Amino acid sequence: MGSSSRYGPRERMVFSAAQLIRREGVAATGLRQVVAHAEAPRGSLQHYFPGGKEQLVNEAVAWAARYAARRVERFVAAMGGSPTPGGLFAAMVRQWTDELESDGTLAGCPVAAATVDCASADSTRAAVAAAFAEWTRPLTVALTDMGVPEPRAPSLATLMLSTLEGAILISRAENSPRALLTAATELAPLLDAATGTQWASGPSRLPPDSADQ
Amino acid sequence: MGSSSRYGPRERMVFSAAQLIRREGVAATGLRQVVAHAEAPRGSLQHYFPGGKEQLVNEAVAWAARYAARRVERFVAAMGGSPTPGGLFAAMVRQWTDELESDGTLAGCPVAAATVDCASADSTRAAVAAAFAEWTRPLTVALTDMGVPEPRAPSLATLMLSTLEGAILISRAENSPRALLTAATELAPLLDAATGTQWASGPSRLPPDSADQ
DNA sequence: CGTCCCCTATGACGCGCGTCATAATAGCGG
DNA sequence: CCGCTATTATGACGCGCGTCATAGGGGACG
Repeated sequence: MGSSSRYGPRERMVFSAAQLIRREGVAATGLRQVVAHAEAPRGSLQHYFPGGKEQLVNEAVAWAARYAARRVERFVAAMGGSPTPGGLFAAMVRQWTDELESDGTLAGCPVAAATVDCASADSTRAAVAAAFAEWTRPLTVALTDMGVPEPRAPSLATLMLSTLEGAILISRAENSPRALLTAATELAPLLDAATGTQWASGPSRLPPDSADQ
Repeated sequence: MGSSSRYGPRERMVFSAAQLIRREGVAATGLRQVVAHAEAPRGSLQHYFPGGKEQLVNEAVAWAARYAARRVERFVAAMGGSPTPGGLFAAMVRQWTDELESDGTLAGCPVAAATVDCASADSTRAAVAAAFAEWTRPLTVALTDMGVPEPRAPSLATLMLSTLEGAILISRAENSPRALLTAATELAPLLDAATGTQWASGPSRLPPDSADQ
């Protein structure tokens, strides 16, 4: 489509790899399949990714990390006036529940897929670790800006990521937003309670009616 | 281990499948490899698992779920005197940090691996969903027994599982217990705060007007 | 002793994979 | 127009996979 004009074959292949990996896993994603999905010439694989599949996977993971990090920054920017940690987490969760609702199914996170399928490949494991670090960075910054004390912010960022990844997994298995919604509902108070003394307790403006079960 | 005398080939294959799957993923685990690891006769595969690899994977997932559920019950029983939700979660986390410390590496959860690799196979997705349900059940019971109000217990159980699964993933990627320890540290207070006292207005839903795109 | 039936053995089949070798083509500065 | 490099085309190779077909053993029981 239009993407083939804006982006070169190389980028399209990385993008397609990430998409296919998150749907089917790394091992189940063939290189020929990536080429087809990207509408890229097969010869370009060898040319742009002399490191073979491993290189392509690593770059797909890195791409996903950049995407996720930017997404976090955009969430924060879009929250405007009075951003809260719980609100940020809810926005992150909503990205996934929205996908489930519109697509009828939930594809996973490519970083998680690479972790599960390639944990024994050192280079990919390193790429995945770097991805989580890159994803955590803007989260930590955002939490700090929202008033979370310095030593606590990185921990909460990691907690947010852990809970999100796990909830994605469970929601995917159940083909239901339940786990994601529950995660957001239950974690938000804790996150908001960690901000400075100002608006410590009391999600005042949030609508009622819990989402679980 | 003298497992080959205590258990029959069938059980050994299911057990081995779970072990290999959690290390390498479903797709990367070959049936011949399972047979070798289980020291089982190859012909038994066809005989005991006429449904092929899919059946074996599903049974491995079910086996893992039973194991995890029993483990939770044992944790609760072993906590004796004054069990707390945070303590239970810490015990669950410790199971994984211990493995990382003793083995030097962290294999994943077979249920998570099956989710990532087989989400498009309906029967396996169902098996995985059932696994999470079976895992959640004793957790919910334990939380209720510890004084978590009825409506909240299932939600917290799901939150615990989500956070645990995600933290396993990140710890595996980083080859470090950091994420697991952080999850335990940060989540325990929230879990313990839920005993006895009911939240005044109940947990709140996702905020309106969020920040996506 | 024969005869089931459960279990096991073994080899082949077809497929798709990742990778490589080898060219053909295109675009562009000289 | 000439080369040179970047890019693409194409086909083959070997491998391991999941699956199947077919047959061999080996107790239990009549």
